[in-house]
Amino acid sequence: MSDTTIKNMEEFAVVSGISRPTLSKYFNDPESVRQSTKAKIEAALELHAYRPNMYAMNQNRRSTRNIGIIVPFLADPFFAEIARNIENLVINEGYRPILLSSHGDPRQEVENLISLRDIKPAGVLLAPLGRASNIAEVGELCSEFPTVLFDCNIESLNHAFVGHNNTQATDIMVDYLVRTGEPPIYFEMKKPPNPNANKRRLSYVNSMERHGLEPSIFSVDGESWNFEEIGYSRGKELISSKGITNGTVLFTNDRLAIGFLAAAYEMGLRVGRGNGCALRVAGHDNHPYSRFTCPALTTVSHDYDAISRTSVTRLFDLLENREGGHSTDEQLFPGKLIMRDSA
Amino acid sequence: MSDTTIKNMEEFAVVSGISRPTLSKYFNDPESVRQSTKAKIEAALELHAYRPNMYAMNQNRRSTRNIGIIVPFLADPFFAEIARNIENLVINEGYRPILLSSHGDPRQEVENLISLRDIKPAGVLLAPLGRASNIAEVGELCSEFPTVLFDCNIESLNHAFVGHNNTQATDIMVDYLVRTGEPPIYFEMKKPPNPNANKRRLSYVNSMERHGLEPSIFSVDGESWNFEEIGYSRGKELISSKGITNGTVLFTNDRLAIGFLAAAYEMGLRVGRGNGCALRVAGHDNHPYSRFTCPALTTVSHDYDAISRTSVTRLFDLLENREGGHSTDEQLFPGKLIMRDSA
DNA sequence: TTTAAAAATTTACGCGCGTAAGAAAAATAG
DNA sequence: CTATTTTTCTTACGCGCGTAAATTTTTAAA
Repeated sequence: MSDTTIKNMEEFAVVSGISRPTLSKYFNDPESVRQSTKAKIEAALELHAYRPNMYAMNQNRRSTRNIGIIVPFLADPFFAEIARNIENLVINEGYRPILLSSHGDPRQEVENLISLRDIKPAGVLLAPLGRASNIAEVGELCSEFPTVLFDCNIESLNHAFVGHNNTQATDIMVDYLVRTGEPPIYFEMKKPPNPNANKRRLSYVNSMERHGLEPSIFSVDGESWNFEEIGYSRGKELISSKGITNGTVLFTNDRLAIGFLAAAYEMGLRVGRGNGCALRVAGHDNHPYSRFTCPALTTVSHDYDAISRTSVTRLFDLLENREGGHSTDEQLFPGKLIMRDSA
Repeated sequence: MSDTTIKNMEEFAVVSGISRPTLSKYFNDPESVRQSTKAKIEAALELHAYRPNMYAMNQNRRSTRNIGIIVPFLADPFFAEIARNIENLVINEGYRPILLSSHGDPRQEVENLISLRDIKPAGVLLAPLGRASNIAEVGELCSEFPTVLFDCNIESLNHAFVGHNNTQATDIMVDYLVRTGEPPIYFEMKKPPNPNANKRRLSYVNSMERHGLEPSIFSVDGESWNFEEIGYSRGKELISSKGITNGTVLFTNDRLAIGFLAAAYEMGLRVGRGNGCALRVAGHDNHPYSRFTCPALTTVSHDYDAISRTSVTRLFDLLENREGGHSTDEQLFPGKLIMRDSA
């Protein structure tokens, strides 16, 4: 590392002996220049530590190398994990991920949608809030930038989507529960923030009817993203007032189930499928914490890896204009039953 | 919204009837122009939806309005919550937060430190990984940009820091545990990623000795950030091979305790302070999920609000004030005992 | 109303880099 | 070795906005 400070590409051109336009080409794509000049440039970089000014670069470029990533709720480890996967994949493609969280707030989501335009993203990966999303704003974003929706579709937009097969996943869970014990009643939020919940409820009903069983749904109040708290407090009510102390309860998602398990434990209700357990509990999502509940939570896992990988792949297909006609396809990956001790 | 598309500030100057330099001033600080012109500009904005090009803006500015935020592990809800708080505070100051996670990986942290320079942040809020951090790189960042460290200090840098008083917090927990039952043994990782753990161990030892009691420490292997997994698997060993089936266990942090509680439950060990409970368990951090463990986890809470608020305040003091002399102070906030059912 | 202060306008330059076009140089093919 | 292709160099302009200086207009003070 030399003592001279390189202020701009012009100066770096002098010390490296390479003309500025060629340097510009190199920084745009190191493979686009001859091997020998690439070597010369990189040798000079070792000595003089220079990085092109990002703002000047992106000002006049056809396309930046920024990828916007918006998730509905980053404090949910579920989304944190997905975001991490996607970030890594984006970096490996040589792009810069810009991660934004809507923190469960529709106004924040609109804010994110707007402020994303400032960075002129080459592409966007968007997991919408769902029911509370501003569909018009999301639609505008989709038409303005190459965008792939994931996790939660907005079907009226008929846009490229990659996600979890909620119907199939709920189905295998109901099948499993019916096959191995008491048929499940269904625990959900009356107004779930996420429309995936609707698919899951519908699938529960269909699946039960296919088994010739009567669906039974317990819909609780609560609109926030504090699912554990809702599962806990409404769960206590379910246990005490409704007297649910045996049978099987299937939850819309793991976080509700986690809250419920805390309630059940506190009320001395033994959950599980072993001897002396009256109540079985199952979730959905294979939440990172579902392994560590008491008892460990039986659930259905998303194919996290396929979903994040495919989302990124499809976005880069869009970017490179090889969208093979299936750009508005909805692409679903099947869930996988995760059997643990709770059901 | 008109049909004419405004491409740049020049065009917006024409349609708004305000000169471009004045517009520039307005977008830099809306309050810096006369009320009447502010009103005119905002009326024009209603009609013509224009936003200045971010890259052109930041290219020539003395300082951008970007604030870099780096956390060690965003998939940990603990950091996700703090990041959310800080993001909101930064936005309220009219700045743009850029959130980066090191994903528990020191190389990623260095990557973040480097790529942060690209955005020329006005200031940085950094929660280092800890033991694995590249001190030299962090130090360079600190000297290059106004920076406030939080959560985890790197003392050799002697830099502005805001965090949790681990010593005091551990102390009140040990006091409480000693006062109300069996004195605690201490469960920790042999090589904790975070140096706060060292402070906590030291405080445990001192506190025990002050009570005239023999400290007893159980140090387990494991270097990753999968604390729950470590608490679970090493916890099983602790219970079976060491025969810890009664007494009190104090954990370095809640996530280890969460894993341990799962192990205890699985092995039929009843945890709590009620009748028929042999083993008490306590954590540290007041992790968002500690309310929902079985039983609910007794722990020590950080003063989340004060820490995030003070971190941001001190950063903006640095930015505007030219530091009030106390720029290298270490500022600690006391922990608060959270009594729940586990101890 | 006169006068001083504050704010907006005009003019003009520069930031660091993208990018285009033609000339020159280097690598490859024949 | 010459002819052709590929790559680099030189030159030049523009992006959208920050910012400075001098001038004019507006507002507030006397």
